[in-house]
Amino acid sequence: MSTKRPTLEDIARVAGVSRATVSLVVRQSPLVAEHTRMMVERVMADLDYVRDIGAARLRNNSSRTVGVIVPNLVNSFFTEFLTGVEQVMRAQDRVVLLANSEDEPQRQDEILQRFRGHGVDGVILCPAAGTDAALPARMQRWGLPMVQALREVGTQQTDYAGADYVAGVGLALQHLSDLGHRRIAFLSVRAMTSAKAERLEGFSLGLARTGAIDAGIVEADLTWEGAALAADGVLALRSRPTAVLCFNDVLAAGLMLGLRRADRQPGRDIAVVGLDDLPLAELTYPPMSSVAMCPAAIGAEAARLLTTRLAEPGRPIERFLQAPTLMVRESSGTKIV
Amino acid sequence: MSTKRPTLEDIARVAGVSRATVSLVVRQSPLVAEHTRMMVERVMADLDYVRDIGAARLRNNSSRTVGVIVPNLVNSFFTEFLTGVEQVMRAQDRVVLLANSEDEPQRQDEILQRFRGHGVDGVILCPAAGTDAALPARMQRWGLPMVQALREVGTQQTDYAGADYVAGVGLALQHLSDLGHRRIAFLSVRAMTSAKAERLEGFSLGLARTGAIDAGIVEADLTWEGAALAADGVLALRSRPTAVLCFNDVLAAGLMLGLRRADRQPGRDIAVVGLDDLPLAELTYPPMSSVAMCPAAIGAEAARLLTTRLAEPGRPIERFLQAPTLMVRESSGTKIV
DNA sequence: CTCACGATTTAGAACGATCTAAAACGCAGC
DNA sequence: GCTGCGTTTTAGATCGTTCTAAATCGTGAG
Repeated sequence: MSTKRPTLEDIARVAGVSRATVSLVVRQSPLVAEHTRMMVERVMADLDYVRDIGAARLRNNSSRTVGVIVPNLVNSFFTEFLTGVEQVMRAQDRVVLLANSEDEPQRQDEILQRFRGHGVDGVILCPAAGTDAALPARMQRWGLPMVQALREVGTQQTDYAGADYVAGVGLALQHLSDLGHRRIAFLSVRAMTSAKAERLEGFSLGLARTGAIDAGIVEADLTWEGAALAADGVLALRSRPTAVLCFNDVLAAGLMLGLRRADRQPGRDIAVVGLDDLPLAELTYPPMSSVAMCPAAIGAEAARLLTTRLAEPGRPIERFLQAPTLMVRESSGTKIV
Repeated sequence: MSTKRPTLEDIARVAGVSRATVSLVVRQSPLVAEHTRMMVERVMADLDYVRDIGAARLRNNSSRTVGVIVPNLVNSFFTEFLTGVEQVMRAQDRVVLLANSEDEPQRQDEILQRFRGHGVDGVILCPAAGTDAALPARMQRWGLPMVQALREVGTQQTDYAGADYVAGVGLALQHLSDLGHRRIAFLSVRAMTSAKAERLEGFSLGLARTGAIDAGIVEADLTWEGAALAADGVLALRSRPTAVLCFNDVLAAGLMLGLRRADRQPGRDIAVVGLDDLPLAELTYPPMSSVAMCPAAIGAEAARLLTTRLAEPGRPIERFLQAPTLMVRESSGTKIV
């Protein structure tokens, strides 16, 4: 049925040159004479030649394929990140193998093996919560270059692209402090990741700097439903927080919903600030104050880090931290007098 | 640096058998004797053997790789769809090549060529707006199996998995009609796709069935900002609609925001109903009535259609339409008396 | 002891590209 | 015409797997 697609051999036969010459044309080598190149290119166009990258990789070990592993495809933070990665990779004529670890280290391991089998040139990994800190070392033994993104395991053994959450949380706390809040709670998540550690670090640093008081840390499931349920926990805090900083926008949105269900108006009765500034932040009620982290830019940078590492394996390890921007809307309310 | 990974040859040497035997073990052939199989498997485990799927594909023409092209990675409808695809593919030991056409047919063509070069077994395509209707025929000439999803070009030439938007719009109109609305507007998008055509068809069918009146069709950009801006257009309609049905939840959310900016309270002054029932529908204010389409289930079904077609190329074309479910929340308001 | 037969195993060619090393070509200088 | 040299082209090996066809093994029948 499907006529097999032409190979270098076919092109060579029709063009009356050798396979090797056609190969040189395909790879845009300067070695071929101008007129042969044009002639061969015409034949390739005529026969609708498509280079078999798998076969090429077998010989020269470059598949122009990179694997990307994210823990989640629902949170638009990760999908925007992915957009950035995909865009840069496409511009570099590379293709993205996507997989979702669902935040399970075991699944992540399976995926890595599969990627290895597919001969990816490198991996961009947002490590699942609970990932073994030895993973980067293991991948190095495999000879599989990796860039970590958004989260990190091991002690800076790989390139890394992420958001500066320490600074981001600082911005948010400064904002709340400026508005007059003294007792600030943190709505966190249960799963431990470097992303959580950074936020907690930012929280205590920020409190120290602004002189505000840690009004308690409440943990929720990483879904808006979980956060809505956690609203009661927040309201029950002995310390009676006047403001809540949330792990991310999804939790913040859920919390606001929970607060309204408990008859508190976010932004009036209690201030809420999110992190990430997802598109959804403008659609909540009231519109959410949040700290923008530009996940797409982080994804693009992660992609760039990986491709430069592939080009230059020996270069020193590099880190990229996206600077945060505070977006003030209504959920943080107005100045307390 | 990176010790090259072991090949069949290496395993064979250590295990004291031939390359061919090891290959049979890898492929779980019943031809090998139990004790050799166990012995070889131990050696493979010891040496950390990973099968090179690219090399395998070169010989047997099955890469266990499928390409997925979506027009967008921001709208969570597509990312949930993607989740469904990825899950089923992973369960079948396949890997997903992801690309984003950004709804541009030209980019989509480039991506298809790239996928072809990578030797994908098949493609799940959500065709970009403006895709040539001849694309399915062209891909058939290439011998590249494809399943269309969520949108469709050509006249039912390929398997298809999508949502039953005709019925979905019908449910929404019935709901609005039950609430007493007679003048209903439709907030649509500019880009023409089969998805839009279906909704429009459902709109006129539904109006006919319920006896409600087409209060006008307003077109917006497919972003919540676009929809917010379109709120004025909706309010300016001569027909003074009492309800607006929206192309999807993103538009509905944006519209509600725009309406509130114009001092109309969705669900009280004017009813709003979305389509898709994204997670965001519960987070808007007021919570949005919408028609659930289960994109993840559609993605899973698309994946299944593709893998069964790969297994059985000759089978008749199949279509899957996900049945919609109405989710009543507050944006559609209560009965008009 | 030989033969036939099913169960295992294997040698060697293939897949479609790239690489290496060498061949062929063109041309100027003697 | 021959030599030398730079430019193009090429033959043939190679990457890691699977396929084909044939070889080998073990065993029970004759």
